[in-house]
Amino acid sequence: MAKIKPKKQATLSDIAANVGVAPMTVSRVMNGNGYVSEETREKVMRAAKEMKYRRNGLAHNLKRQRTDTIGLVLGDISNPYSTELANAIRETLSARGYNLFICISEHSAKEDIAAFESLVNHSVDGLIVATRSNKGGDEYLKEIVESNVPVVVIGRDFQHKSVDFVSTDNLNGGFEATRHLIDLGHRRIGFIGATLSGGSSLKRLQGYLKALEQYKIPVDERLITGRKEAISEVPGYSTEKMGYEGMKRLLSLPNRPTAVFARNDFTAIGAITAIKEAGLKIPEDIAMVGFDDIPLAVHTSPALTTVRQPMRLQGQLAAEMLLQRIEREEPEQRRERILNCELIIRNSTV
Amino acid sequence: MAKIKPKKQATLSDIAANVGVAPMTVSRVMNGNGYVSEETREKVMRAAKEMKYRRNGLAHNLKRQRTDTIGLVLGDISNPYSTELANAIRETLSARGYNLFICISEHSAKEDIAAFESLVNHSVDGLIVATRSNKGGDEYLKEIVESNVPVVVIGRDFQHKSVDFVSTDNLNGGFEATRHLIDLGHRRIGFIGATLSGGSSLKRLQGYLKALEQYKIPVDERLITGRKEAISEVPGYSTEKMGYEGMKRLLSLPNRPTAVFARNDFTAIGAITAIKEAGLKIPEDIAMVGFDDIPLAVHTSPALTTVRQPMRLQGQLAAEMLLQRIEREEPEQRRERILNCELIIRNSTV
DNA sequence: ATTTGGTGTGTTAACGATAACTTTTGTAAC
DNA sequence: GTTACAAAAGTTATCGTTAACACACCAAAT
Repeated sequence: MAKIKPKKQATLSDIAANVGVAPMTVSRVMNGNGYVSEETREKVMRAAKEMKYRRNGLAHNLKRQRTDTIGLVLGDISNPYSTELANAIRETLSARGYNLFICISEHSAKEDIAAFESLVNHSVDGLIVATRSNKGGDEYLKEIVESNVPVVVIGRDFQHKSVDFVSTDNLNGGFEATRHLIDLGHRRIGFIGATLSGGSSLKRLQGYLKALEQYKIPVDERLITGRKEAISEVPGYSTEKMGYEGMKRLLSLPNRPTAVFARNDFTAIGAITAIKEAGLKIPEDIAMVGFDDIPLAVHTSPALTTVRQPMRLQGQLAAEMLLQRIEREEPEQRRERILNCELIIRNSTV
Repeated sequence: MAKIKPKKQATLSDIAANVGVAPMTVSRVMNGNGYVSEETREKVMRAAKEMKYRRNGLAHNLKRQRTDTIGLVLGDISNPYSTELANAIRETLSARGYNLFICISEHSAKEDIAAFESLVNHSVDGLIVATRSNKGGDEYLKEIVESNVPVVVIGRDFQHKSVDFVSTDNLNGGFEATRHLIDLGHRRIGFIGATLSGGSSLKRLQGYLKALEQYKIPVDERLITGRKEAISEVPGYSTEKMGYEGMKRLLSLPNRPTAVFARNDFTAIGAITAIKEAGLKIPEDIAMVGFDDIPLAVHTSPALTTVRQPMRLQGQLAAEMLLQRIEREEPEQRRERILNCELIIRNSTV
């Protein structure tokens, strides 16, 4: 046996030279295809083990023209929503023989682009995007799509003829949540966490507005709190803090709301803290509805009324749609799947 | 201009053929180095844009012999601990020009191996591992390390001369948490969430035992709940559920504990739910201490006394140590960094 | 004795990009 | 008019792997 190279990875040729065969023969041994005599196989195996051989995936994938890898770009991974999504996607892909690489982008265009770029640079076979929409990121994503990388988006705006779309019915969820409060007799209903981005929270706000309109309750702008900045500048955010601060503002109003719908459960939890700090009772003084039904919603006190969205199902569908795009020949039409969500009534409203 | 190819990615050669120059010239234009006339540059740029050219990262990285990408393998991403870690790592790497790919492995050897393999196959420049230790996974990890991939582990067992190690002082944290309860006069103190894996929770249990010993309090096995299965079979777990069920068991004891130390905050939150369900008061009937100081710890009712560990710092250090290994020539000794943690006293104990 | 066909192995060329080298062209200096 | 040298290209070889083909060799079948 020749000396083992000091630092570098051993290659097929290294082993071939060592054993005294052609690199192709080593390749055959490693991949277990083609004819190789038992004697040669053993010699090669031994040398490979000794030299700590490990196939170079870049070269392998370059030759194969595929990587069996999917990229997922997530925004806020602190949110159990993202977590469940990621797990469902991973499980679905894993069952079909694909790996999943996750990149985080805390909602800035720059980070979105960096994430897209690094995944595409590694030649992922497809991309699932679940960040909030923003101008720069979307432009870059469009380029990627048009250079023929299969893409599916989850719960965010992105109109493109060859990009599939999975989401929950945030509009109707927001509507149901608000209607629930109206049915309970509330007329001054606040909304916490409005943003201008074209994502799910906008839809939830629209559902809120729709419910008010349908029940002829005038909209009071002061009851709607949130962030008004331009989409592209939105930094990493803490929705819990947003809920806390939003609620503070609502509580300081001369005529404070008797009920509040928060854009998501974290926001609601922050709001609950503010309400308790003010010495008020939930739901007697202020009723509270969240969105998502994160695992902790049942543990807050009082347990949180919220809108449950099928997180796992969204991930699963997105993964399946992406694989279909990857594995099918025919270019398809854009597909949209908008899933129903469900109002879960707990003690924060009744 | 020639016709645009129907589905495939355009390559340098495609553009070269289209414009009527050599591939190398196109490469020069794309990378902005070497001499290219303004005229040619423009023609090439135009063609590239039209053909939606995108550099093949596999080929590029194969040639470069590096990817500027680091892989992170996480266990439970539902835990804010992992989240913070990931964010800190990403920020540190990003500042140094590296990308981060995250793989999830819900604590099974099979998934660990799959994650390691897919990252190494993509030739990441280094690997940060923050999963729980398990036999199969560790063996595979050893192979990877010995084939010269730089690796750093966080908060988990893995002894290897060329693998750096970052963790918090879980032993002392467990000790302090328990001592706090002892100082408050408690003598029957439960522990929820023991596991046999060589990770952080074992150390926390040891800290608990050490405190009992030091204060001459006899250990009552019945007060220690957890999972006894073999390490390699541990499935995806819900620590919250573990806390709930563990607490139920403790409550059913003839002589129930007056205080409980939970392996982490999620477990503590589950335990709190069980305590409340039993109609008992915290901390009057049962005092509760958690570990991690997740953002929600301050929002539980009562707010949770817990041991804060510097999550961001751990991530940052791990990333820096890894980059040093990658960028330095000299092979170094194994380095260990064990960070202090801090007891945060809130209302669940006093 | 020759065909057939499986077995074992080597050779070549590609995957896409690019470093290093070579060639050609233009043009300013002597 | 020749030299000199920068500018603008082209050519070759390589990163590590592998598909496709070529070529031995040997046993069984004709």
